[in-house]
Amino acid sequence: MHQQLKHIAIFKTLSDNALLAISKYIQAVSYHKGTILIQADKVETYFYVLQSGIARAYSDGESQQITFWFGESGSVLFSFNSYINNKPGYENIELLEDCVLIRIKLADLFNLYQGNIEIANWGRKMAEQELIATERRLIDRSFKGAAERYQEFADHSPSLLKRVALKHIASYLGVTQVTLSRIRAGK
Amino acid sequence: MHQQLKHIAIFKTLSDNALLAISKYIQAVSYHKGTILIQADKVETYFYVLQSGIARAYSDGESQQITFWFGESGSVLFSFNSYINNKPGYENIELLEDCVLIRIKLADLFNLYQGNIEIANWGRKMAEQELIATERRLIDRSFKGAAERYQEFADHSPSLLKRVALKHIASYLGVTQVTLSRIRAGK
DNA sequence: TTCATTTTTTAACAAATGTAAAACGTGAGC
DNA sequence: GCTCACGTTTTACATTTGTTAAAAAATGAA
Repeated sequence: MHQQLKHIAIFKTLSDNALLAISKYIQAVSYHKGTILIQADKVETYFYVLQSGIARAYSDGESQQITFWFGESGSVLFSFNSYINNKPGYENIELLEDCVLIRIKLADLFNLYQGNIEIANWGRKMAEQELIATERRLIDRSFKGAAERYQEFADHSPSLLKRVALKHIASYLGVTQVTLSRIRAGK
Repeated sequence: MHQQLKHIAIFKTLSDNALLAISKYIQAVSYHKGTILIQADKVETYFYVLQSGIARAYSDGESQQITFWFGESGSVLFSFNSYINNKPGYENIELLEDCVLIRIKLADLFNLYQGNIEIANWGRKMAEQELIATERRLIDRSFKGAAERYQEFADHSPSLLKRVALKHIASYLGVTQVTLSRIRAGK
């Protein structure tokens, strides 16, 4: 398992020593398309890294579902509120294709954070990267029109555009499916 | 300085030992209202904690400024992209009142992260808290209408509502000042 | 105070987006 | 093939929000 981890992008910056420490707690798992891997309102006890397949995170509203995140191979995948506050989350994570993942128990990961400074800083940088990406999306919602956001999504994530239902992409971009259709038709 | 840090909310979880390590690198500074503390397109070398006063972070667009963050007493204040990627940022931070702050050089903070596991985990949690707050705002933009976002802002941050110009609050909420006026008039 | 500047509100109109319903396309299973 | 279920597009209309300009109100300095 140690050798496998070396080839996963998110672990590339870690030393052999840190990888060895992590690898003791890692499991590989696979699930079918349609699986709800993480359920809102439950405390999720695992932290996942997606190896193959794609996934989405969404929240349920009164009349709609809002997709606010997509994961591809290499993405980390966890319940924010379980991970950060040890409380039930607000997001569901659904696998949009058959997926292979590796996982680690949150309790084990937290122990590693407390005992290994290299892993603690790795976890810090991971949160920081997610933070800067999320803030950029928030700012883009104000600066850019829906058509521009769609174009950038298409340019930046052509693979997701092909594999994900447009209704999910519409809510990810913050518009209705009708508006997305209009944008795509060029009107 | 060590005794002072114990009374700052963000440092409350740290041990005496960690506070002592940090306090060696801390300076107190104060600036007048209107100061642009952090400028976009420059690599910022300090990390700040706001002690009194308020501040806003904004990005410049072609025709508008977008305010995407407010800081009050106790908030941490830094250039995301300088802090995370050591590159020039996309945000300016303006002090909206006379402010007292403490600051630490990023280089010193990073050294503390590498040498003290308690501080490394403190930095991790800080990034995680900012992340979850930012993601919530992003999701709220899809779920909630502008009127509801305004009401929640007013309920949650009555102090900011009184002290900050409405034009800044409008862009923080993702609407124009005209729309915010309409919301406030109840139309 | 008074004057000048800035902020906020209001108005009229234009543009973008939402809602609801129907039409169309596609793929799975019978 | 046919039918059903689902996703996507289109249409017509309603609603929200933006734009521009101007007026009103608030603020701050002399």
